[in-house]
Amino acid sequence: MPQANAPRLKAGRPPTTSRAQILAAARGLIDRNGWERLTIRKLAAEIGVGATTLYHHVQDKEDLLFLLINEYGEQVSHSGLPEDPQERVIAAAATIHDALAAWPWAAEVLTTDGFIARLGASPLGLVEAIVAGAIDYGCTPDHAVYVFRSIWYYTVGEILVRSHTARRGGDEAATHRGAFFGNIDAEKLPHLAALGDRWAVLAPRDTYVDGLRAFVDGLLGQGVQAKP
Amino acid sequence: MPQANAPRLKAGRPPTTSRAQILAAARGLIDRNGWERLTIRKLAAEIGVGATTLYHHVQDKEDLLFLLINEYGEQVSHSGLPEDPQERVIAAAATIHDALAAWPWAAEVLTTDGFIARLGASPLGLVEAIVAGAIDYGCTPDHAVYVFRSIWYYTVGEILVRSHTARRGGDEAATHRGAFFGNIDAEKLPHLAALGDRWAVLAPRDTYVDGLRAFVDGLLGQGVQAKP
DNA sequence: GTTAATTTCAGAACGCGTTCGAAAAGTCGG
DNA sequence: CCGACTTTTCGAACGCGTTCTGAAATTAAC
Repeated sequence: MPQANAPRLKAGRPPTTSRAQILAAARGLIDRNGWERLTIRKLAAEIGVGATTLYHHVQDKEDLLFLLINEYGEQVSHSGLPEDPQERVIAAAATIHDALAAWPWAAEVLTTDGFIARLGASPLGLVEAIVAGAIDYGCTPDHAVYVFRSIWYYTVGEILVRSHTARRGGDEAATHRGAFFGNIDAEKLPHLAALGDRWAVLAPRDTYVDGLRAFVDGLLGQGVQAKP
Repeated sequence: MPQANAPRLKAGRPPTTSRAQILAAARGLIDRNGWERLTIRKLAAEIGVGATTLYHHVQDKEDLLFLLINEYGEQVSHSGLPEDPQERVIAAAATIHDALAAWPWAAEVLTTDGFIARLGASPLGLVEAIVAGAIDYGCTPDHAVYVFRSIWYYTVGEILVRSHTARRGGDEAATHRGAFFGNIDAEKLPHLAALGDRWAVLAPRDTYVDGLRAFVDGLLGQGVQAKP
């Protein structure tokens, strides 16, 4: 697992495969078949190499996906955010929302293994903007972390639900309800039963932003440092 | 895949295995080894039966875990909630939080496949309470769904982070930061760099509840129906 | 009593991610 | 030129979830 730009110090068998080549081939396969269907063996076959070879250039399958998303995360712009701390937090979060919505499987990979463990591949400039906004607002560092985490859950959760719903076919609204709740006892759970297929209805982006604004508004003030 | 209490209409080879027996054995193995180490083959061996036999009593491995959690979800109490709609929503959400915190892997299974797809195994009485509270408050049905979803992300996200952090050893705080962000460029991301190991700090339950209160406060009012 | 239908059981096999150990293909010090 | 050393490659194998196919065991029908 050599560093990307490590200087060639010692010699060895010359590589026929490079990490960049692997990533490019993976991108191609994902674009064609979807990322669920990407397998290490097929990827190796695509390059024309043994499957185990890949493990010298990439740690894991997860690592492979991580690297792919990382490139995407670095491309997301984080310029032109408002000066006002609270507005900056909201705008940065909404930008993350839109970026993840544009590439839904990024959110799925980002949330594997504990929801924020893979955060390093997210658009870090925007994460920085949220934390910075919270601290400029007057939050303690610990609370700034908490503010970000809460926003992250709220944002990524919505994206995951959308991509999950999008992956299902169009007319399966009834299936949705069944998949969510199974057979609801209308006696015991009248409101859930009355909701019917509305459960599958996705909220528009504006609803997300409005909720975000209300959320941030309450959340920021909660952790402001006592001033002397 | 026969119904649990289906009347015996047609005959056939008498079963040596029952779904209840499978679930009980799975519970035992999970209690002993943790749910990550539960495999279909080991479970079948524990019962003393071929691996493929299990697939006649259970749809999937996911289905198996779903059934296990379902039993747990049904046991969680949802009585004694406050009358006031907003307070009811908050109390119900906090109860879900505590129930999931007490059995962290339940949250992990509940969030597989799109975050709310497995919602049917959650404590449905509490889900009902949240939706009912939102509607009593005056929200439209669609917004009540959105309110619940947002609370769900916020709550389960926190639980997932906790269980993920708990699974890691004690003194690996430094590892945490590395795992989260890799090598941070302190020039470009000064606030993230300054946070250092604080990222791994878990918020106390009170912080969650305070944030929840602020969240619900803003979220409920946003979707109130226009009154004639 | 025999046959048909039906249900459960299990061995073999598939593709998957991943690991192990050995072989291949170079550079380097002598 | 020649062995040490290093790095890359790859076939074989493991355990996994799952499917296929056929055998076993029972009741229902005649």
